[in-house]
Amino acid sequence: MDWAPIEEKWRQKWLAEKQFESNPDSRKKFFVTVAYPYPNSPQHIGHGRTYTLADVHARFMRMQGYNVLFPMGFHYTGTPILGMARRVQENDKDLIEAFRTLYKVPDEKIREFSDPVKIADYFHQEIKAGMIEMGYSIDWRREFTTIDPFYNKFIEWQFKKLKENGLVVQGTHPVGWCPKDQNPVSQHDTLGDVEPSFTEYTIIKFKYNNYVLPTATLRPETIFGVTNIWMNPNVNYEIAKVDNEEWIITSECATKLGFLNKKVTKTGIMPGAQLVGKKVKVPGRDDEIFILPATFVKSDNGTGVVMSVPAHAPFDYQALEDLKKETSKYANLPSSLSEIRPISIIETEGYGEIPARDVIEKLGITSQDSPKLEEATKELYSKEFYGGKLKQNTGKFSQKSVTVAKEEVKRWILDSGNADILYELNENPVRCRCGAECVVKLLDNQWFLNYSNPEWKEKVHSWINEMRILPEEIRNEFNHVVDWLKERACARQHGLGTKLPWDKNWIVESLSDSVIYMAYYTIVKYVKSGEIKPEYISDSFFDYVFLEKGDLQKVSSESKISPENLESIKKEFQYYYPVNARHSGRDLVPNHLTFFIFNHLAIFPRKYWPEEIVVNGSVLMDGKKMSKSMGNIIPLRDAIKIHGADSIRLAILVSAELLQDADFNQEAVRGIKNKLEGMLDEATRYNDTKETALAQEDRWIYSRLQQLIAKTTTSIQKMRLREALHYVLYEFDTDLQWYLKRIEAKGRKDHLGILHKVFSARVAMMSPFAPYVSEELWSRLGNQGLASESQWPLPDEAKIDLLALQSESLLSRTIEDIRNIVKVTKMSPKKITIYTASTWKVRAYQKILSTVISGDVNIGNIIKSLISDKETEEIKKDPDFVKKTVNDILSDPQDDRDAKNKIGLVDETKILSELESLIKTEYGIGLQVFSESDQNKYDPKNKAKTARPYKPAILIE
RNA sequence: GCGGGAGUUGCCAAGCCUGGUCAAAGGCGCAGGGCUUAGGACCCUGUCUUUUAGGAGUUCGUGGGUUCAAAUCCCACCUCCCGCACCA
Repeated sequence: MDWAPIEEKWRQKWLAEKQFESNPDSRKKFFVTVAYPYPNSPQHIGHGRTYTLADVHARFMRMQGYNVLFPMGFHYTGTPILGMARRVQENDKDLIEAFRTLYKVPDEKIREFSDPVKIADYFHQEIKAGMIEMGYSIDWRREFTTIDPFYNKFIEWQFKKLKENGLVVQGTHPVGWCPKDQNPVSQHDTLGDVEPSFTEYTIIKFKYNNYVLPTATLRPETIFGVTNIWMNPNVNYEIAKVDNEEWIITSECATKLGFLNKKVTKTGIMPGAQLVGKKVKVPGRDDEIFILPATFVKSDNGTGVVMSVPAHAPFDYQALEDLKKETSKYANLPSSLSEIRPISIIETEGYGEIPARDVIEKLGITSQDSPKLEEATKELYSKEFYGGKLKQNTGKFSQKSVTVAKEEVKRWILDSGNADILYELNENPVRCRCGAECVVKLLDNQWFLNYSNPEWKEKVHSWINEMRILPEEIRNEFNHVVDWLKERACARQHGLGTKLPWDKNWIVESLSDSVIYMAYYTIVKYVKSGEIKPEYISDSFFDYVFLEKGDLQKVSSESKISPENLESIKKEFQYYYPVNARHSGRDLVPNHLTFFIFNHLAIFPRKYWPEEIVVNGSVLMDGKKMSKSMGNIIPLRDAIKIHGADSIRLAILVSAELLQDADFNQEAVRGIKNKLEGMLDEATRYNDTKETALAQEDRWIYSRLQQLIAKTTTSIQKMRLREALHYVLYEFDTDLQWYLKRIEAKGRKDHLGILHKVFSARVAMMSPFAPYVSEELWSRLGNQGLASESQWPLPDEAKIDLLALQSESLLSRTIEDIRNIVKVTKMSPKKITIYTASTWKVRAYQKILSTVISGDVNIGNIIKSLISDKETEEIKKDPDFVKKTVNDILSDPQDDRDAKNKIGLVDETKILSELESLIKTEYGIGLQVFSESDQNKYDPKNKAKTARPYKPAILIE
């Protein structure tokens, strides 16, 4: 079936009605937003999830009578698009091929892609078209991009506010860096998508004459166990002036230091071999140690100078042992070499005096070139770090745990001026996409948002605990994010975006210019309509509109907006703010969503803080993660062409609850499509005829409908959309089937009006989920207006007929029992007789029921109280009845128990006579119903006595 | 390592907060039947084991515990997934 014409038809209708365009009016408002997309590729099915959830939310609230605003913008800010443009300039074959085949971008467009804005513009329109096709009920008059002049003004205002509040700070920060691009690199900027992670090393300065021999170490606390220095005799070291000291280091190290803001000037060469046998002074310790040769020292790692702690470092221990055995290999070795002993400074459970030796022996290592030394080092490091304690010979650090001492010793040497910090990439080499080898650079004068600020954190914590967060499980995660959040760089030197107002060399970073823009949606339409002219806008405008600060006349003349217009702009903001619900994928919890809260709290007064966050999981494709390499990314617009928008919406929503990953698979979509087609057929069968007197089954289906409406409404309110869909789409089918079975058995023809009502309510409830097909169904049913504009069905308590509900359930359960018996006995029934329980049992049942409802399930107690009552003393004859009845009651849902208690005594014999038509249809035979207490009953097998209330005895012959 | 989450009957996936509705929804798959020229469409029935009377038995990662009663509460363990920053 071709959905496109149907979708197009209703899309035009919606457009004509302008029903998604929201303006302030007297109704209550509902402002729902989603994180806007970054237009560097077309969107795929996975992107559709969050938007679809938000759209359902918007459509639901609209039907509930709210004035709903659901806007959309486009986030141009950022570096990836810039990187893509550069690769196009460089004629990158892979990327251009991806544009052509994967994204199906026309060639003439690709040629324009050397301009990053063209890339963003292209995918912007692509994504927008997809959103419209998906039926999202967005107010497109409020669309914008983050490089629009007015948006720039807005972000400038935001940053000045943050700065005024002391939340923007300046500092120095190490980053992965491409020396060629002069820009920080992150994972997606590198070849092979390697994360350019790095580790901080402590440099400890040993003195040799006037030279500094800097050793880089991860374990500064082991300074107390140093016995010698290692240098590679085969390496030519550089003598370099580093700031005001003469350092001896490898040339690689000199380069690295340059990026760490050291002034490095190379002044000479010093062969490693020449230093062997010389003595150096140990900082903080009043003695000297030898420089010894070791080939395991690599010139590209650290400084090329290594401090040796043989007691705790397996490499050092092994190298020392090796050297003692081959003294003849090197010249200038000190004669006292053989007297050098490891100095043990850490005690750790499970290791002896010299832990390094223990590990080496355990792993059977015999040479410093053994690859197992890495493993040995790792093991010992971890054991000592988590379990080790410093010994007496470490002075004031004695008895401290290694975890603590490491930091304290580092601090102590740094403070004495004998240490420094070096950053080293964990994986070497990391290459930028441009091909250059990356380094670690210390960026100074970098701007940060101070998310460490304790008062700010505290405020955010308390709001997180107050606001609505769905699903509830994720609330903890937010609180933890707030805890570990530190200063965050908020500006970078390249990319699209807004310049930092007080330092035009910097551009506001993309996760910082996207935190309060929801406020911008409320007023942006006035730029398009011409009331706001960005060039006249300054901070006073935003102060006035958002914070109600300043003088109307003054702001009006400054901004060249008439006072009346300015007032209505302000009113519009005040009408829509705060955000009532923000939807997003869970990947944004540790960044965007948390920043969103932080920044709102920093800038806006409490009444404008966001009320609710709804977080959803991602989408899998046939159970697998979507990825380019797997080739299982389906562009959303392609999918719409194949399956139709509604089927995709339903498939994504019905497969998983909020936080779970939703699996999009072909079978599920096919099933949904069939279902929808079936409904389209069905809709033409019913018409809105007059209602005749209602039979029991009619009252029953109406009761079930009220329950369905109530359940569905509650589920949507909790954003349990999967559950809601489930009720509307599937669970109610079971009821309809039963109803039709009853109608058919009775040969009725007057039920179409009833089904019309039921079906119409169902279609209305489907409308937020599957808007197109719902409109089509709505019109085929002959209903007036649009489904999406109809009122959300209200459950009518008065239409819930408890007796009808219990009666029908008794019928279906009895039929079920009969089927069971037939199945087990494999007989073909000739005659069926049913016996209902005698009066004393019914009375006993009522008593037991109310006892159980009151919470007492003790069989003994119940029997005692029943016996003591004349009405039920017959229980003595059948004590087993109590146990069985209690079980019957316990296996009823709570609601049914209450209902049965409420309706009291029922005439089962009368109810069960309704079975006759059903039995006739199913087995083609007759049915007799007797009461157990009927003297003249037909009961050849003596079955009647097993009857219980709501559990009649059955005889099949 | 730190933090978050998950393990359910062939697959996917509800249930767990608030214990009895749970042999455990639903979808998919599979089997039988109906409809049909035919069908990948639709409808009905079944789908842990067992049972010639609607019953019984054993199951919800593993092992304990609490309780009249545990998929659900508590403890320990095993396994898996995700995030950890200058990046949208």
